[in-house]
Amino acid sequence: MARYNPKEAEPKWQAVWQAAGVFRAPDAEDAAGKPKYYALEMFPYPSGRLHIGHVRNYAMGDVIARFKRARGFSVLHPMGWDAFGLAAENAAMERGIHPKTWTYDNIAVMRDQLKRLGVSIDWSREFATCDPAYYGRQQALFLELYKRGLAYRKEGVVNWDPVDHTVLANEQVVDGLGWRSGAVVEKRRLTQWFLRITDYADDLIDGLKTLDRWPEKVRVMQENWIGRSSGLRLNFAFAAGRDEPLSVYTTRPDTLYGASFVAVAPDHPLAQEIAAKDPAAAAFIAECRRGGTSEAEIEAGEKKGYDTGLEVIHPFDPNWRLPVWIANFILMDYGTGAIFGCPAHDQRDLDFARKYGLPVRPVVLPPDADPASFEIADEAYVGPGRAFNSGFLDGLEVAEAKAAAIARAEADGFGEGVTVYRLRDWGVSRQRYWGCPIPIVYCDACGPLAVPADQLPVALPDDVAFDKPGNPLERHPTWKHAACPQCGGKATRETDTLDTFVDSSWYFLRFTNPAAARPVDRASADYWMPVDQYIGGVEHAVLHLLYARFVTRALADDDVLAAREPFAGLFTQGMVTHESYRRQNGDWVEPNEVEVVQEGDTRRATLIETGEPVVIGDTEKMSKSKRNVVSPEEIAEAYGVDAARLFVMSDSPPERDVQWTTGGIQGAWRLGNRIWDEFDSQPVGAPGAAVGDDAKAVELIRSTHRLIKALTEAIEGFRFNSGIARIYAFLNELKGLPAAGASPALLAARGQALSALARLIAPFMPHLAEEAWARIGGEGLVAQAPWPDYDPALAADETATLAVQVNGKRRGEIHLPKGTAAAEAEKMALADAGVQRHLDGLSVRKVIVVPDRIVNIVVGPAQ
RNA sequence: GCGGGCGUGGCGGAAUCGGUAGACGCAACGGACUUAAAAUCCGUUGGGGGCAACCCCGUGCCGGUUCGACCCCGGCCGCCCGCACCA
Repeated sequence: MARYNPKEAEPKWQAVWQAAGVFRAPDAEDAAGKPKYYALEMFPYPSGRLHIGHVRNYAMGDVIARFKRARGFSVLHPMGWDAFGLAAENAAMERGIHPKTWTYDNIAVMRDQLKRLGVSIDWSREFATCDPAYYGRQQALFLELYKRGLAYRKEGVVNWDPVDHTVLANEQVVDGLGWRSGAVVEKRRLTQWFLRITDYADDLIDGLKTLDRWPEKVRVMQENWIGRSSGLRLNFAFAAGRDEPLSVYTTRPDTLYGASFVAVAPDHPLAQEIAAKDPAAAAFIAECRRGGTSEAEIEAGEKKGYDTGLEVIHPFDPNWRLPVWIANFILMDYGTGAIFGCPAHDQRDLDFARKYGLPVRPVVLPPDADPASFEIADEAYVGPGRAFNSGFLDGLEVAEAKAAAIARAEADGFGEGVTVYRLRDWGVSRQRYWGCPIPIVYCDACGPLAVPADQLPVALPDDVAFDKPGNPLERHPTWKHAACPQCGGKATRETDTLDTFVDSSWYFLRFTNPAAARPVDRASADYWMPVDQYIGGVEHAVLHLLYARFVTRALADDDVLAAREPFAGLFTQGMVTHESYRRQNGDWVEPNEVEVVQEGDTRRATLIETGEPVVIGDTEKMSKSKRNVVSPEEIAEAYGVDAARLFVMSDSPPERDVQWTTGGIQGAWRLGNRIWDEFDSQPVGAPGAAVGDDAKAVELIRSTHRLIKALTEAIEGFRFNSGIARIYAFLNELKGLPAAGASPALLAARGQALSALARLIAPFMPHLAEEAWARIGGEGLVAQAPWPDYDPALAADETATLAVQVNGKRRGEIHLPKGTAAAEAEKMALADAGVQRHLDGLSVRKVIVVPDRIVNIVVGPAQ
């Protein structure tokens, strides 16, 4: 018996697959009419090497792709590189390597690693976003959006990352820090390019309802991010001194009679104007700014305000005056940057009112409360109820009162019902070199102009220097000088490049026909889109996935393709984690330097070299700093890639984190060997041979059909771990069968079982599966073999095992043919010896029979 | 604070229609093979009691619905993730 040798088998079969072109997806025109399946994993950033997390991600996608191929779909499973980005420039600055060299070198390494994983990719469609052929088309798409007014330029306050020397989108600022650098983000005024994603706010929210194969969590996150609310925008006229009214936004117009002040954000133009003349106001605003975003959460939101001395008139009562404050808790970039405060029904307003002695006037009466005695203490009342103390609104429910207040505001001309979003337009300008140049030139005479189509791509120059921070394109001696496409005069190129999230917001469309002259070939996109199954990390729940949905919609509206949603199914897979270990002095040590032993219920670790005790730390995401990383190469070297692929999918549900353990990968390796042993050690009958009525053989056939059913359902339901468990169980069953001297019937059954088994393991362990398939003389490649069918009749059990309960406690079990009638089951159950013992001296009140499942005998004291 | 998810053996996890809780794997223990070890194979393994047949307890906690609840309902506790002064 020869042991399965992955080091020989893996390269061998990979070469065979490549030579046969088995993973080539057909062109759309050749495949038209055939059912298609587009399986896609989020393409990687070429950071240098593949990590175990990539292995899990691509192995999952590969299971789906191989499974669907076997099920007869024409499958598109492509791969590319999200290749622009800052790491390349940092490498250039730190090590003097050109970003292009660094990027393409990394791609070469990672491509090789991916190929060694045996992932069933159509490599003929590969591209990198830093290929001029790709980003040139992206420039064409950008100009299309520009022409339609969806890309525009505006001066505004932007998030500036002082470490990366670039602007960040709102989505890229996390807790006031840059998402990559972790630096405290500053506010700067700059002229920037924006994509008008807010035009699609409603559409993007409404579209979420159609995404029934997306995780609820991601849909909710996107909905919250877009943050739609409806309410009233209304104008407060000033009592004196100013002509222009103050515009505020509220979602609670029903509480207008509870207003006790009006407040504006420190950045509000009114506040700025006051500060110019009032040093105390200026000092207050400066204090608010110092607080800033980062400190806000530490301080847990203490309310501070400055009374401007101005007053506005209440819209429902000309004699009612409200003071105007500047308050630190008002945000300039939401609504109008100004509010009216109703302390009784808003907690922030209440805190503020209590601090500054402003009136608290309840105007919503909770159900069952007494209007004469209802008071607000430390907690604002935000629940349902009826308006009171509210003039014409009295007696109305909250929702009715809102509508009535809006109607009055509109009738009297001081306000209107509006919908407001948290979502801002997408700022896409980045002051970096290694990105897609924005294809615009600025002419002193003609203004900003699109670069003509025949001059695309606007290619990045190679001769750039990274000796100082900032954008090398800005400093380049010649690159930015261009002729004006309109007047031919001197013009200057835009030196900003596009946010790399633009690159990843349409790459899945390009895969459908990566050679097309136009950015997206309509027929190809219409055949393959939408992506049927997209797989990646949940960290992209809002950024990438929202941008991609927006861009797809924008292109669909421009008749570039039919699909409005890019990803029909989304799966967010968990991370690969590992225990971490620290020495007594606090230094992290690598897993392979540590020996862990189990002592009763506790585990202890020691450093192998010195025997010193080691502290077992948390199980967390693999990271270099914690030194809890295992490298895919070393694992593949020791166990083969099939074992590695199998393990990352076998130990936990795919959406959950999986904990990498030495024992676990060894278990996966053992499974491979046991499977091979079944194929290698014994003769098998031809799969077509008759099985007859040999009991063991029949039972094996039944088990095989049950296994096919279980695996089919497990893969379709993304329950890979459960599916793999069934393979283990099936193998245990095979092991239990007599090996030597088996009957011809059993040999025939084994032949059928192994033929199915080879095909069932193929998505998970494709190399071993080919070797096994060849061993039993399977036709062609298992990668091209059809998925086995199961016979539902055979997959179902012949006999049912029914538990028999007495008063809900299990007291015995009976075996009956499937479908045995309830009366018969009841008779059998009552006759069971174990059951009889528990009926002694009691009388049967009732018997519940669920056919093929359970019999429950309800008893009581003897009459 | 708001939203989403999750609590099952020593560990990862099964049980997705309300019907035998703990499949499968890991770890551990016992045994076979071996001069020995590794590898492999066989067996045991939720807790407690009993020589045994068996019995009792058990899915975070408290209560409810039901013949029957890990599953449904109400109320707590804990953990993870996302958003967070969004008017």
